[in-house]
Amino acid sequence: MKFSNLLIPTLKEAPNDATLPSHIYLIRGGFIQGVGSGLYNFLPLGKIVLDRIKNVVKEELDMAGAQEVSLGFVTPASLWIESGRFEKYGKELLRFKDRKDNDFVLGPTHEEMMVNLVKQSVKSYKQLPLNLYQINLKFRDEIRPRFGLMRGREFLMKDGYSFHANEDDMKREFSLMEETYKKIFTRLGLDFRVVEADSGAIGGTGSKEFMVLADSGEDTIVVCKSCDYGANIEAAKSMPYICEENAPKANFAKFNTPEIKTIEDLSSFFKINPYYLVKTVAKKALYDGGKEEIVLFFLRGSDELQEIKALNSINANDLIDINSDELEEVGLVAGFMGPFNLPNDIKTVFDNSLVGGINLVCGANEKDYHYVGLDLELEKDAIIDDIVSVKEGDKCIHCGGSLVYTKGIEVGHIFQLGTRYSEPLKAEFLDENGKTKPFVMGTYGIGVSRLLAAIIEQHHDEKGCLWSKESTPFDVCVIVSNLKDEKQSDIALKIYDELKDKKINVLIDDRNERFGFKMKDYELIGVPYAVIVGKKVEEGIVEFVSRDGEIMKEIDISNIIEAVVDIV
RNA sequence: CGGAGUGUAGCGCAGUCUGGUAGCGCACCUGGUUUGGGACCAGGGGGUCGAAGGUUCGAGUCCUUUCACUCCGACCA
Repeated sequence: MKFSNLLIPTLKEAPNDATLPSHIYLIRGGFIQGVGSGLYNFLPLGKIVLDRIKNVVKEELDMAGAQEVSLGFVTPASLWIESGRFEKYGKELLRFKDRKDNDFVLGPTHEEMMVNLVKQSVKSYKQLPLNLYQINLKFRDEIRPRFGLMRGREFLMKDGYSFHANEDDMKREFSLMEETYKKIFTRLGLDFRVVEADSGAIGGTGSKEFMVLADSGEDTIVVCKSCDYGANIEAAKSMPYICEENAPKANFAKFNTPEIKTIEDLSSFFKINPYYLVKTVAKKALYDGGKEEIVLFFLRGSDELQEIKALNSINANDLIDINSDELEEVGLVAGFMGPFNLPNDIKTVFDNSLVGGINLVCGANEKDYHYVGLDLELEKDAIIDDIVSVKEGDKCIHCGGSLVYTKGIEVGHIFQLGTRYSEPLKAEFLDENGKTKPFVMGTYGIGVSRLLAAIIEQHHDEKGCLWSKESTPFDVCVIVSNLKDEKQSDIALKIYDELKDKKINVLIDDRNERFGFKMKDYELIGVPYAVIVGKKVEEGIVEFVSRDGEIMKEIDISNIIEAVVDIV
């Protein structure tokens, strides 16, 4: 391709709303163009990269036996009403009506559509297993789109769904997909980690996330320094922590603690390790059908509440903060809450670490008073669960190694769904005994357009992008230093033609611009290699350089084709 | 939705406090010079100043309403 013919509107300055390197370089390099909040156009260069990434995904999935289909983007709402997600999915689901006043949604994910497709054509266990996928647009009306392609509202996603006769076969496919995803991300040159995850709104039992390690990642993941354990903070587990200090013994008593509300204050007031304080976190829980209630979560003062875990412990849809006025209405006092003398009908949840806790200090549910010397005895029907965040330095449950935090970009997520969708949608088949059974399903997603951003987050420098081998829009760029110098442009064109003949994906910068200008654009766009045709053609020499700076050498013109073919 | 902020040329911004010819840099067009690290000279095109309403002889600037976008928190590929 000739640069002079391509629409590559590179920019010296980025729009000021771009903060991440991937966002800045994708816009400055003329890959994408913003059109609205979370909406982007792909320009020729961006489209090439996107297609290359799509191809890698497609090749690996096809190799693993999955079949590509393409489902409608506009989906009748009736399917969503049937699965019960029309209400539950919330505002992220873009709903609209057609001219006949029928409800439709723009697909944010396609479980319903795919199940519907399969139930119409698959009737027998003999047709199973089946793994269908598509690489198509999705629309999620995100509360806060940001970071360019990282969190758009409209985005390209590969979503796959597998159908099985039984749980074991679904698990086999799940592992196959895990391996396939690893191959895909490895081919794209990404440094990633597979971590255990919360399955969130999609539902189901087991789920794993593929995290590209990058400081700008929006997810916190917990990884073990000694083994390969990794988990999203929302699902991470660690060995129970044992406090080395003993708590000062005290008899159970009410203690005046004027204006001592926070864990730090209490800790210094009683000269006691926060581990022996009972922290009480009040939240309002929202359930299906608009039901809501106040829930108190009790944990060690040294721990932090993990909201997703807390949410799961009570099967709620959402947890929201509440203010002290709302607490007062039900007879609670912020800063002095505890598990005893609670007003009736307040739901409570205890963290695992409090079981058998002794010599504790907790709020007395009365202004300016705490209890000391509390030995906790929980009732049989108390809700006890893991509701706290793993902390850095906690011990790994697999090897006892030290756990640390790192940041990740979620580029893939695979779920063991079971019959979560097939049952309500009555997607059933006949097994070998002629019995009707719902399909056992798995679902597998990759954020394809997000991958563009993720690759750059991991591969860039202060000058621009550094595309990996399988994602780069071009393998090599031929740069003509001075286009007006006929010898230079002739030789450059000849090299360009010969490389094309060798099936090398080559770009020639044949614009009538100065050398420095073209180099800046080359570096910004981030093609891995360049052949620079400049003044030294007089001596029969051109330069061969790599974008990462590893290679910089002068090569005889007669050898340049071979040199490029060798390395690309 | 809560908190903070911004809307002026394709992009980056000044002008708004104190109302009086809509500006600067980059980009773009024409001509010329230049050609190894984002050149220079000369000339030129491009604006419903986010939108609506109001005050005023006169509004980018003041008032009211509204919309959009961005940043920090809960969602997710």
